[in-house]
Amino acid sequence: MFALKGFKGATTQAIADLAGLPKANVHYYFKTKKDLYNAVLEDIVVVWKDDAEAFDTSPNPTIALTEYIKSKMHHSFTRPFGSKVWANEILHGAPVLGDEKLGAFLSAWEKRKTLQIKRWIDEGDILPVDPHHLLFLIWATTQHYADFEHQIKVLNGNKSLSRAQQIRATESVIAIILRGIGLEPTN
Amino acid sequence: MFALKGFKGATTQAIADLAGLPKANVHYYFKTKKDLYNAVLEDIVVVWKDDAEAFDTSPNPTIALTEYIKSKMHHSFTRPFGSKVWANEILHGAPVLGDEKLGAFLSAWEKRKTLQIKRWIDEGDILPVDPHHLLFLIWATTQHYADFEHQIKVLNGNKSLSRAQQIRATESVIAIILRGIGLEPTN
DNA sequence: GTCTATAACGCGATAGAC
DNA sequence: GTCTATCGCGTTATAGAC
Repeated sequence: MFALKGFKGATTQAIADLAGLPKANVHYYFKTKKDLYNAVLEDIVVVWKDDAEAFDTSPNPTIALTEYIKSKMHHSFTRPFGSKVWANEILHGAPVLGDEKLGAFLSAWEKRKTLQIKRWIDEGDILPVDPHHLLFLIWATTQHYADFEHQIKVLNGNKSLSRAQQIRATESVIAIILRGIGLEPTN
Repeated sequence: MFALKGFKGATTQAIADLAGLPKANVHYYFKTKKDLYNAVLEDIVVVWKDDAEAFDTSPNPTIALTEYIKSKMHHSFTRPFGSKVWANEILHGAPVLGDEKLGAFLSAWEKRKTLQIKRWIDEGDILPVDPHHLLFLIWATTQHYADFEHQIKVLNGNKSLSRAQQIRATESVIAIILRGIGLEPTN
């Protein structure tokens, strides 16, 4: 409901209906609407941390980035709601999450990734690009398939992307980004 | 206010305060809150149509894409609110704009661009990428700097990107995307 | 734990004087 | 055109029986 309607737009009544409960029971489990929303945000952050795995475990940048983009795209198609709630929260300046929590989550996590990218650059594995902007481009593009799902659907003749189209999208994104930093996509 | 708070979250009182008017006057100029919101959306669409200019007027894909990305990035930095309102509207399934208006706006406009990209591919100017996904990647990345402005700011030590950083961002994005489709960025 | 009923309040929109 | 005052409704949250 938060993904569909935003924080204010998602009424506790609608949330309760969706859960098949009387409205009062929602307030029994979560004292306030904000508490519930915070719980949803926490949930998303947990899922996203896993996607970063590939970055630290893969032997070379081609595999690392291919796998990272693949899993981000996969989550965009299978769990678009989380991405949407996150996008909505950031769009409005993280009013509920707050800057400290947002900063704590992002900084540590981003630093590890930019360092890995710098290592690849120093070793001559990829072209010298600004690591931050490479990451932003990957996040933006992969999450676009979740956040702008509706726009993509409309452009696709009002049909959600088929499984085959999802694969093609993933391959297209991987190909452009890898070539963009001087790597050749595998197969 | 719509960019900051969403449709429901932006109260007419807050809008009126921002405009320095009593609330009733807002209703004098715009009968309903929805009417005002629609006017805002119309405004954004007009701005965006101009950015597409480069696509039809440039002599080759390198210039066309460089100029297109440049103007999209420029608008993301100078007018982030429009992009945010649009993102918010799409995120929630275009409830106010409606699917017909959204489709009408997007389809005609996207078709022209994909045809141009196909022409470049057919003439061997760029690598054979799926035109739709190339466009999505460009939109997603350039608009990310507007829509996720807050996240970028937090990652930048709570400072908005300086003019120099904006230029570096634009150059980085252009370099990755052009190389991604087999073009060499100029200078 | 689950539910009905309702309190308390903020919202969009309007009435009507100026 | 501009403003104050207010209506009517939908909202979050709670009280209290079961």
